[in-house]
Amino acid sequence: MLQVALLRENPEAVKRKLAVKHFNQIELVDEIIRLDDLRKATQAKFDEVQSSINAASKNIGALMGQGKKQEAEALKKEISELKPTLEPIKTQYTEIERELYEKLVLLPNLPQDEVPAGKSAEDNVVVRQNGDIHPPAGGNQPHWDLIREYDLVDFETGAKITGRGFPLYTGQGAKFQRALIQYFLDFNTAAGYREFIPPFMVNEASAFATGQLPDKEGQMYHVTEDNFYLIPTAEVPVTNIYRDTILQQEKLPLMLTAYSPCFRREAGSFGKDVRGLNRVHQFEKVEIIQITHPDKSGEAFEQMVEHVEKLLQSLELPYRILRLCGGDMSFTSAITYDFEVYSAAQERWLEVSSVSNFETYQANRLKCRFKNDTGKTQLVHTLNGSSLALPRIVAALLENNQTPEGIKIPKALKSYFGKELITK
RNA sequence: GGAGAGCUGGCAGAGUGGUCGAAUGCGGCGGUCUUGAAAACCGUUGACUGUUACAGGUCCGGGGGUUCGAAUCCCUCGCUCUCCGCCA
Repeated sequence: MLQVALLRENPEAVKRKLAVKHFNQIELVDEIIRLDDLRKATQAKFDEVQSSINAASKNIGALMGQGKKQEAEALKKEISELKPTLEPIKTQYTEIERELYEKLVLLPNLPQDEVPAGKSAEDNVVVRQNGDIHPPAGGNQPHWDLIREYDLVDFETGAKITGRGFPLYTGQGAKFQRALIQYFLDFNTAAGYREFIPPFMVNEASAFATGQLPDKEGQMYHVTEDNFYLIPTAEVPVTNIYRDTILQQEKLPLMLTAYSPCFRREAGSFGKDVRGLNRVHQFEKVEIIQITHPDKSGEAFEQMVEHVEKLLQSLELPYRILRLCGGDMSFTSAITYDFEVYSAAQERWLEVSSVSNFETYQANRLKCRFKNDTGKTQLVHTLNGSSLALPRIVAALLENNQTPEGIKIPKALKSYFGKELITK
């Protein structure tokens, strides 16, 4: 959520930036400022009355001590006249605050200057592309056929146990998952990220703080009995480690990584997009997160992009990096780069990672702050990215590396998987 | 699931109706002393809101109540710990 102070400082600049995101309720900016004025005025009124009540109450204490009962009674009467005037002001204040808040959470994060103004996925800008895109040497079967051929995932039994989109990984398929997770985590910790295994369900406050609630309520699985949500990404529990905290400046940046299963309802999806591993309700992902000084988040962003890029290079997959345009970026992000790998048999790009800088947008809800040089508390910047989401990486690895002898395993994974080929 | 005890500032821990945003200790910061450091001593040190700056207001797990006045009393929810039960 944006800070009201930012809107007050330069409302016109805020409006211009909101336009880049194709946000169509620009008038909210002025409404919010108006409500904030009203809020301040109402608080001033409230404080004034409360102040005289407090003063009178203090006097009563002193008078009682001196045995001046009559004077104390007079003050009590005075208070009893003031009090009824306080109630409506308080009610009004609460109402204004609620309205202000409701409007404020409707505003998306402001895009950085480099974000292209486009509207949809077609307007994203390719930043870099690397690796050969050519038909696979040893055949061009899509991964869902290869999965069947090599007995790696049993979708039917997964569907029997739970439902569609809950894959049952089997044999070499299961081991391959484990190898990838292990490799990604090692790759991240070697770069200085601290490893966590977080809870896989979160409470309402956590889901709210990272922005899943209220906007994306329908996309999460909800355990109503306990009012917990199954995490859609490790970002939620891991970022919430630092909810309601004031960090020491010297501890920044915090670099965090975690593996978790991710649960997404993905309501309404169908067609070839959901075929095989392209889109599932439960999948494995390793996430990286940085919490930085506001002046350092740009640098951290570049570093994370480079980190994910190196990881993709080590898997020897053709990839490209996209700078998302304003219209395609998530609500909470100030800048996002998507990473896609080429799926040779499907002949399409599959998104496997997304690195975003949220600046203070998440931190403001999280109330994650630090003490700056002048001793003032200030919001941190938060960033995150996947490194990486497994299903589509697996799909691309299977399709790109199919040979008549089996599926070739990239060198980097050999020691994790234990052999060079996935065989029948 | 049952019984009991607790939840106070960065941490530990006092405070059971007024002078308490809160003793004390540790930690942090500044200083004195010292060639330098340690020790010792002195000072300082919560968050939010508000103001040009003061002032003022709110916050002692969350919410509600009693009272002129609540960290303190009552209700309720959450969490933590101990014991019992169940259990990977």
